[in-house]
Amino acid sequence: MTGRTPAPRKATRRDVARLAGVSDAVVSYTLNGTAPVAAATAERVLAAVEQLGYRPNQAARALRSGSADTLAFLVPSSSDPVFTNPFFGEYASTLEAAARDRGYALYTTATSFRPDEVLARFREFAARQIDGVLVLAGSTPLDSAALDRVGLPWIALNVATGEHGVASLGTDLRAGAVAMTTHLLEHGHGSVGFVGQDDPSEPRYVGWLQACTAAGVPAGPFIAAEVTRPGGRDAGHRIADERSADPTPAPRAFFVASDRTAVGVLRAFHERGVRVPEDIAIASFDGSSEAEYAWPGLTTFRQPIDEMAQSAVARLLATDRDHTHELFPGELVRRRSCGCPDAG
Amino acid sequence: MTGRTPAPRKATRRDVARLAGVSDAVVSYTLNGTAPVAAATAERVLAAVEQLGYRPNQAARALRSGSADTLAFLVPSSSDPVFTNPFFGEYASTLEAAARDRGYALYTTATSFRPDEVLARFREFAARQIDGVLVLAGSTPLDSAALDRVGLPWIALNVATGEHGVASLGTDLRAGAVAMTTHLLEHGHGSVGFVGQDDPSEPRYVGWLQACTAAGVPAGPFIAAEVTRPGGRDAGHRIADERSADPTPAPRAFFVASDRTAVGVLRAFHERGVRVPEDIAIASFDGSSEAEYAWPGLTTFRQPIDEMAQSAVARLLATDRDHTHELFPGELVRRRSCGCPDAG
DNA sequence: TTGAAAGCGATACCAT
DNA sequence: ATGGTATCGCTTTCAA
Repeated sequence: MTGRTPAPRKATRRDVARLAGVSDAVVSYTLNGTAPVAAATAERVLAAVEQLGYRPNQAARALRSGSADTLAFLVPSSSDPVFTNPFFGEYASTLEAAARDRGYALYTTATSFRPDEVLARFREFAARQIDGVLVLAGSTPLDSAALDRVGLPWIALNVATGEHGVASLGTDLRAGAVAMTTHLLEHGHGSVGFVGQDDPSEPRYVGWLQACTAAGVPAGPFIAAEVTRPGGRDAGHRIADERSADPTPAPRAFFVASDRTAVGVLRAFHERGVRVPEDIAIASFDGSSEAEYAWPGLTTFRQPIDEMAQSAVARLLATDRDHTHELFPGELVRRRSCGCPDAG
Repeated sequence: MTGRTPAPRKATRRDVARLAGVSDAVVSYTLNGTAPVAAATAERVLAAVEQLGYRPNQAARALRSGSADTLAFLVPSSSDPVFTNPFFGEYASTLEAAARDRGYALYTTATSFRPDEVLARFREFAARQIDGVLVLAGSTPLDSAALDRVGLPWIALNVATGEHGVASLGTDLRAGAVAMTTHLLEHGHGSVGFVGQDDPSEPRYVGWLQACTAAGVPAGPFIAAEVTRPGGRDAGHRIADERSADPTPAPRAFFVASDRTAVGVLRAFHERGVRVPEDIAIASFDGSSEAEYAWPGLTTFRQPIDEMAQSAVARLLATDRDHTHELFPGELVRRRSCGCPDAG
């Protein structure tokens, strides 16, 4: 009879106090440990709480204390065409655990990342006595000054390049790109191309270039692509078509900016009969489960989501908050797509 | 300077009232439309609100009214080994929009689906004046009686078979299984196997059997598998190994219980050199994006997530709540894995 | 160690 | 149309 029977009138602190034969304050003291309570009294209070099934009203508590003991996790709505984060679930689950350990609830809520909407959500959070916001950054930059003005502590996750005065963290994309490009070069390729965003200042682009230069090889073709599955597929088609126009195509290698993009590239290659890694070797970025179950398995750069999530909560809740950018190292995961023979 | 400068003391209704030269009540009337207000007065109030950047304190509002104007969306934590829902994001985003349209915020929060933990979360929601709970059901059954006792309206999403007296909804899995199995049979296969949970009462199992019986063909092999990517991979290996033990293997077809499972099956087939659909044809279930970018593209049964999410919010918030199970039809999506020649 | 009572900010009833 | 005020449930001085 879901919800059909109205719940019995909820017990309040007052009911507990009466039943235990003490004043309202003592109930508070007992439950929150804010003042010493005689053992016998405490016992009676606890018994009354138990008997009445009393749960403190969080709205009242929040009103009084100014804190809802709640953190908000703001993520890009999946209808945001530009960006959806494959780690979403993994982040949420670690953040939730970390928050809970510190006595906070975590509420996840999605939004388009239009600056005015993000700001509106921050205001809403403030009105709800939320204690801090974890922002899963998308591709859209945040108006940090405006957000700061709301007065809520916040920290940005998944950030590539720090901004002065804003607390943020993210994987060292540049170092990752160097690692992946270098790995492909070590397979003996004379050059390595890059499939990714058309932005020469993007860290993965930079890292790719650095690795090529360091190895003394020409930076193979750069293929501009939206960092999504369809974007990757489109890029893959372009690569495959150019290849088939070449009468004597040589083996090639590409570093692809994300697993999702690489899944699209792979799809395009399958459609065109390009073999991976024999004709074209691939390495990608993220270390999501899509990379594991793709065919062939994608060699990728695993982002340390758990560590980042832990740190995000810790930093958000720290009394002496720092407003710096924290960079995390990642880890190369070998699979078949790059040409590693034994790998999955 | 993120969060470094403490926000200016937040304006309260009282400040607004003073600035506008009216009483507290009039501010309330103006903002909520709960009583008629002279146009000129309203204008002054609104101006004061604007000037002070006033936002009603939601904790106070919730305390007073008993409602936080908030819905909770409870999802299985991704660490829950048994179940993670591929539609999670899509559900969340439609639910959020639907809730917002009706003036409610939606907070998503993950939990293991151990009965005591779900109950604890419900209690927490009640304590926070949450107005209703949307539960994304996992494989674990819910203790509906215990949840009802909390006194919060709730509805279960993603439910296969309704339970008496509980509000729920889900895709018609049986009908979907019939559609997919029949589709495979129409490709001329003499029999169709099933990869899925070892539970003869499960609707997809039932539908598969029904379709086979209706077509007068023997129900091909049943391969028990956990409905996950690794489970599918394992099942795929068993199928492939048995096939290679057969000196004259015939083409076969399998209906697979979910896209994720099918991705695992596909992976195993790739590893063993089994061609899809030439050697073995596949159709799966869900219609998630994994099915679209798999290779070959998976023919699948699309669940109408948007419609279900819309209905869930509407039913949860309806004044005359019904406690029935609502079944939604889905839709066959043709791709290459079943043998459809032209399809993606 | 315990109790009385003042608020936290908003709503709505009752007057005017 | 507008104002005064009790009230929601809890925390926290301050006194006893």
